[in-house]
Amino acid sequence: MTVTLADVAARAQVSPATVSRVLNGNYPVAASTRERVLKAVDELDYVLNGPASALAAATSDLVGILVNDIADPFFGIMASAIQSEIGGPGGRAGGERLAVVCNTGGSPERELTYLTLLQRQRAAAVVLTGGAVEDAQHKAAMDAKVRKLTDAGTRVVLCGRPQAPETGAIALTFDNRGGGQELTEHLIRLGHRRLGYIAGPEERTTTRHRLEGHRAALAAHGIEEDPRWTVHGRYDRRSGYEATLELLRRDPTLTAVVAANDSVALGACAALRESGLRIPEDVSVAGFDDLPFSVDAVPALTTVRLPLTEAGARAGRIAMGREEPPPGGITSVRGELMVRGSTAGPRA
Amino acid sequence: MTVTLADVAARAQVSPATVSRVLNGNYPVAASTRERVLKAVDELDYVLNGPASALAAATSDLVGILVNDIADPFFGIMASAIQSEIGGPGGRAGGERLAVVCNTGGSPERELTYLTLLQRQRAAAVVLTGGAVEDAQHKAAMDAKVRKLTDAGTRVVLCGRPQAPETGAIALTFDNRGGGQELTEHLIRLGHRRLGYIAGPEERTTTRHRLEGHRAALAAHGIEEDPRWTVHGRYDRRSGYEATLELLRRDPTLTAVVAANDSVALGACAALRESGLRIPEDVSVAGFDDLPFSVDAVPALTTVRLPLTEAGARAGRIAMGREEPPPGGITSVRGELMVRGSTAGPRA
DNA sequence: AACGTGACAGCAAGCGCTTTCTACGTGTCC
DNA sequence: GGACACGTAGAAAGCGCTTGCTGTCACGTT
Repeated sequence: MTVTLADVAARAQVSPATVSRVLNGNYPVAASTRERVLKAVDELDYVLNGPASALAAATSDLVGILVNDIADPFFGIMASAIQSEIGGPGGRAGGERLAVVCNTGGSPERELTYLTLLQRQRAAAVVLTGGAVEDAQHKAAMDAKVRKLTDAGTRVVLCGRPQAPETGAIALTFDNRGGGQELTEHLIRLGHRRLGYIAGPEERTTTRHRLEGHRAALAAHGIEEDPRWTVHGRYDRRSGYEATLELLRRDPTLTAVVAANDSVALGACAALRESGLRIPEDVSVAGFDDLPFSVDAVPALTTVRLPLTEAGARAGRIAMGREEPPPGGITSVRGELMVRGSTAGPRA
Repeated sequence: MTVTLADVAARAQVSPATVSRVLNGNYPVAASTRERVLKAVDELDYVLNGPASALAAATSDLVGILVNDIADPFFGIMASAIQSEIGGPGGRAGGERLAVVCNTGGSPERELTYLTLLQRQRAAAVVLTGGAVEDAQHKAAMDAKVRKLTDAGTRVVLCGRPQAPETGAIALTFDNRGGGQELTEHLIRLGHRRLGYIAGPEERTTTRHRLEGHRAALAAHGIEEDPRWTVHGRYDRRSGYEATLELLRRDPTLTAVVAANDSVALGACAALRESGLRIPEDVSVAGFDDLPFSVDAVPALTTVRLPLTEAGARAGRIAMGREEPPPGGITSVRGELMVRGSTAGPRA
């Protein structure tokens, strides 16, 4: 039925061992023999049996990429960059690795299960993207799992996620706190004193860090924050829309709205506009991430650009062992404030 | 070193066969025995060896999803929907399948190589999304590969891709031609007679079908098309920006620009605005796909909504054998015209 | 002329699991 | 009370590949 190594061997008049060595190319094989084998492979249309090969060799060429939401370009861009370095077919790398992206949907259980699945497949490496969930129990479970993976020789790289010390993972984190602070400081310098903040889901590190940066900026300028100015939601446009209406209801005198990310900011803009407010004349709006569509918003969105592509590529290279991990196994990547039309001084 | 089935068996005082049966749950095992085994599994922290299991059972729980560009929400949304139905951890389905998305970057070679990799892993199913490349040679190679996969028992589903007859694949195609026609007809009804068209890459089916729909609408209304009115580019914002400037250079009297998709349309809007033209007063703009950000564009984008989530979910279910394939193995999914602020009658 | 030395090729032992077939009680029925 | 079925567990034969080790030549060396 299906063609096996033995079939190829028979046709090429060599032993299975030789065929295997030709295919893996890590053992001297005479040119003439190699040719004969390759010809047989071609004629028989032979396709290696991955599982069998992985079993015998005790390694696989699978590399897992975990993302929170594959429909969100934030993750898509990182995944794309990681994958381009992982190799995969046609990638920059040599070997043919199967880079697979797994969508956790932000669910802690799924995250864990995917890790187990990857462990089960004896993945060569795993890259975890995006913020982590801040639940002590889940964090412990994750750390243990990561520890197990690294112990088993799987390289684990975190991209945009805080370090899990003692787990053997390499971390490339984003300076969300610094970015958040810089962004809010920009608004304060423009003269804003009453700033609404639309945060992401409560329990995520990314959410907390960005919010902390925002608050640090307020504190640094002696602005006392009104609890009504902060609303939590999801990282999507819809959430930004609803949260903004809520914010407006709570305090119609706000002169600026800072959003957890660009999608949320877009939703905020829509809500403001529908409420008859002009941007930035009546209310300034700021986002985070600088996704491709942000520059096309009207007015263009002031935001913090995160080097997603660069960070992803680097994470990919580290995962493949083609770049030295940062000293200490952790490094923080800074964002860059992009001042655009959606922010201006408050109405007089 | 690593814990194996045999270790668990020893600890639970049963045979390896019994452990396997407990884990797979398709054979009667006494409750007390099962419990003992499960306890041992837990204590030993046993993780099944995927490759070994796949080898012995001659099947795997891998499901591949091929996308052209993972950073593009168009694909992200579909992938997300497919994955939610595939199961994956926490998905609606029961079994734990590893749904993996592979990014071809639109490259024919990569597409083929990924298919081989998936074949090598003995994937349970494969879903191909997005348009196909219209190169006779590549098409033949793809068809042959798909044929081989289906012959080997891998279910292959095409989502948003024209049917490859005789390959055994199930096809869910988008009615790009009809959508394109409807969109352009809307513009014509508004009174436009000089319409620019920014197409996608030449050799893609999606590009061709949308363009054909556009031309059909023009023809149906007796409008003779000027060859200068069509520019080809990529499916991204940058391309839309550049193509629009080119279009304006070629014929500054155009009153409408139809874009290959929403990202392109956004780029077009930016270019028009920078050229001092108002939307829709001076020039109307229309997109395709209705991605989430399109409604937030200013003015909101008139476009054709494609039911990406529904189609993806359906493709996923079919791939899992949980839904009957459409009769004849192919069905066309219609888009819905969304008329919004970016289109209006031409200036008088 | 005998012998070390590479360069290749083959043998065979697994890798860790699944699954068919067989074996062994019990409970049941006539 | 013996035959039979039923429910459950084990033995063992692979699944298709990799790789350590063992040949076997054809040379070059002394």
